[in-house]
Amino acid sequence: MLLSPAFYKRDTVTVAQELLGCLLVHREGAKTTSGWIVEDEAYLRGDPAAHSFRGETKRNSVLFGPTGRAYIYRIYGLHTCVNIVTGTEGDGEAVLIRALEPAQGIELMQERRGTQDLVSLCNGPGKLASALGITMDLNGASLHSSSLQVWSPDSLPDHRPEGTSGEIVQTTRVGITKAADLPLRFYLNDSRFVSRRR
DNA sequence: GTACTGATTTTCT
DNA sequence: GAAAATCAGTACC
Repeated sequence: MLLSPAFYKRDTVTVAQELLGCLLVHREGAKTTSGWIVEDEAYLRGDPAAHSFRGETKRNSVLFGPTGRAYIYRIYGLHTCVNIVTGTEGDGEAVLIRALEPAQGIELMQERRGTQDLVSLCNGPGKLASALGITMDLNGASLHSSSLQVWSPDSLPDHRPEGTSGEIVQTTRVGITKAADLPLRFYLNDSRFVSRRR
């Protein structure tokens, strides 16, 4: 089932940990693509690495709006990254989705990504956005009333994510220079679909 | 396997 | 003008 608005209105680190194992779904008419979240990162208030750190701008305004919405941005001029606004509204906190285990619509994802290899389909923030067809027009979309949704871990009885231990590894975030030592990245240790280990 | 590079938009100095 | 929450391709070990 769909995660409730209340799910996102909690401590961002808790939400980041609990999002692991949930299903990120993009519905486009009859086509659906989705994947289990296996890796994510928390960006907090007062965190120099967060886009919200220097206050509200045109690009990051969604971060300062209601929780449970998608904050989408373009990075390095060409890749798209997907975040979920969490915590207390106005704090500018979010969870960056970094990797998925492909679940539904795998053929379409392979076509979009130009590869057959399941592991490299969604093992990075830009890759998963491309695979699910997530574009900038979804910036600000509510996860409760748009084509982009997150479902609880028991949502697909006929398809389960790999691994059984559910062991979560907590380590440093990827690709940042500020606050690079904070352990705010989380991933499922059982998963082969994580973008990088340690 | 690791190391380096170019692509290219948006923001802020 | 530089830097940025990245990726794919190339070179080399």
